[in-house]
Amino acid sequence: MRLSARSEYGLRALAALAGREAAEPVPLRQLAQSEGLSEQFLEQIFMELRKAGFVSSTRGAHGGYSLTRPAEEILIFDLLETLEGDLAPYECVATDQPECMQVPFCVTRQVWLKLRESMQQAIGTMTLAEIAAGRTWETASR
Amino acid sequence: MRLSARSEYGLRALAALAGREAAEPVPLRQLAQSEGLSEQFLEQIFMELRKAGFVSSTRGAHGGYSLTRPAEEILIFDLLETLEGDLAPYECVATDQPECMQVPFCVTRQVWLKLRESMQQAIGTMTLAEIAAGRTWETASR
DNA sequence: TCAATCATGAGTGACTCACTCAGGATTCCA
DNA sequence: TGGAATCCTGAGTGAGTCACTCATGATTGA
Ligand code: FES
Ligand code: FES
Repeated sequence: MRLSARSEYGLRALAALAGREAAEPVPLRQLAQSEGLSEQFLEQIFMELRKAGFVSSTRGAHGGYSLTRPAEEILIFDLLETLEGDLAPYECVATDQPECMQVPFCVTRQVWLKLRESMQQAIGTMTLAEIAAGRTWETASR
Repeated sequence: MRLSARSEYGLRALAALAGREAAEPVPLRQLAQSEGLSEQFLEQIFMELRKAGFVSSTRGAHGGYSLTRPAEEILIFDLLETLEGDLAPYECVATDQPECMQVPFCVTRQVWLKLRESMQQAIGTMTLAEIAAGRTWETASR
């Protein structure tokens, strides 16, 4: 029951990207170095993020990545769904799953559903801007 | 971000066990067959549950497993912690973890904390009796 | 033209998961 | 007293996943 390193790296790097208010695109190398991450691995991650529409890239010298929307409009929930795949604690309750045949008899489904729902609520309103600024700190730490 | 089959099998089998009100211990074979699970694998799981104090075993002919407490007093949260290990979305916020060195600068910790907290709340009051009876069905499914 | 950057795909070693296999120990009952 | 039923223990294994690395190509700006 752990999130992958992809998710951590992705969130970190995006937060760093959001931190730079510049309109200029930021090269991946800078993000990787400032966060101490593998450049090549981060590249993979940013490809996903680009395909999902969170960042755009400009090639060539002075190229790099930039956010396509202001950080205030990017939900952590959406990011994690992209980075991590469906945020479901069990296959049976994944959103892309056909209705499970065991539904009528199943005692565990209610547990998975409740877990999923609570996770969605927890990060459904958190934005990239918030975590970049660290502002939800107090409320998040109970 | 998936729970393991151990958790599913464990919950299922325990719910089945709770379903039989008999004072007699129930042999593992019956539980495994009624739920369609591998007997040997379920055995491993029940060893853990025994060591964690949720069930007790009686050996020999007419032996089997029984709950040590009424199902109403067994929290799903505790079961999942036993079956799944620490219910933390990231190592850094596992309870057995020493305080993470990056805490002061870390932008992701708040996300992990919020996720963990919400999961705990979601299943912190669910009991084995409830899921065995399927009574939380309506509330769990939104 | 060349350096900086993104783009793409294949490969890999370590690890985990969901089991199986093999055999032993304890207890009840005929 | 013997054997059947059950729990107990530990080792092994094939498939899959994870967190990367490697190699190479494409695009752009100076
Ligand atoms: S496994 Fe799908 S309903 Fe329980
Ligand atoms: S990784 Fe531990 S505080 Fe962020």
